[in-house]
Amino acid sequence: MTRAMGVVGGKWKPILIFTIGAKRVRFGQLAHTVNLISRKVLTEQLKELEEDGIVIREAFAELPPRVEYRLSAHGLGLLPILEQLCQWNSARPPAVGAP
Amino acid sequence: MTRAMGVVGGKWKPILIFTIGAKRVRFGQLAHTVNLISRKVLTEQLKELEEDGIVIREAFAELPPRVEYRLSAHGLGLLPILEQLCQWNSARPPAVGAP
DNA sequence: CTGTATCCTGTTAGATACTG
DNA sequence: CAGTATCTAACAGGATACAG
Repeated sequence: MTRAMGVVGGKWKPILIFTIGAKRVRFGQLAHTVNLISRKVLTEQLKELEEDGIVIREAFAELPPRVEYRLSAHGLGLLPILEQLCQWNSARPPAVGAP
Repeated sequence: MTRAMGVVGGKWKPILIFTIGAKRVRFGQLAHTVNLISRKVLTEQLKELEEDGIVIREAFAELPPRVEYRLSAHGLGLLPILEQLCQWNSARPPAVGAP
């Protein structure tokens, strides 16, 4: 459990997983879509997701360079769970101290 | 999404939610079952979970004092999702750099 | 028994500039 | 275009002692 949270628990990881979804997405697209993340952090999180077998990184030896990210089969299995988490959250009652 | 992760994303929150489950659990039971958490952090996390409407805190004016925690209806809705996350994690492939 | 109050540390992420 | 390097700030969490 703790480990599962570590895998998806970074500040940006769930957002990145959603953004990649079932598509192939380039580094620049991610940086643009998730426009508040710094490139340094984006690189770090993607590297961790790759090490955890969630995303697959594919680099093309072109000019200009192109790198595509996509979810692995294991990573795709996460999508419906995160969607449920989203739905659960949107149905949540207002916070106690909310204005 | 970011908000949902904030709600369940603490280091101990998912574990606490699981530990409470469908029961009423006393503070000391939680501290004992999750025996690596400090009381300070336990108090903090429970307070946040309470503010987010996940757990309900009930204090009894007895000696010695007794405080029971249980999941709200909203909190109970989280259990199956966390269970799925657990199952997903236990089916995960070995890490790339694993020994 | 159930917390608070301090103090301290490691981790995480953001800003900025530079590279192949 | 897709990163790295470096520095800094903020925060979460732990150790310990004390309180109602």
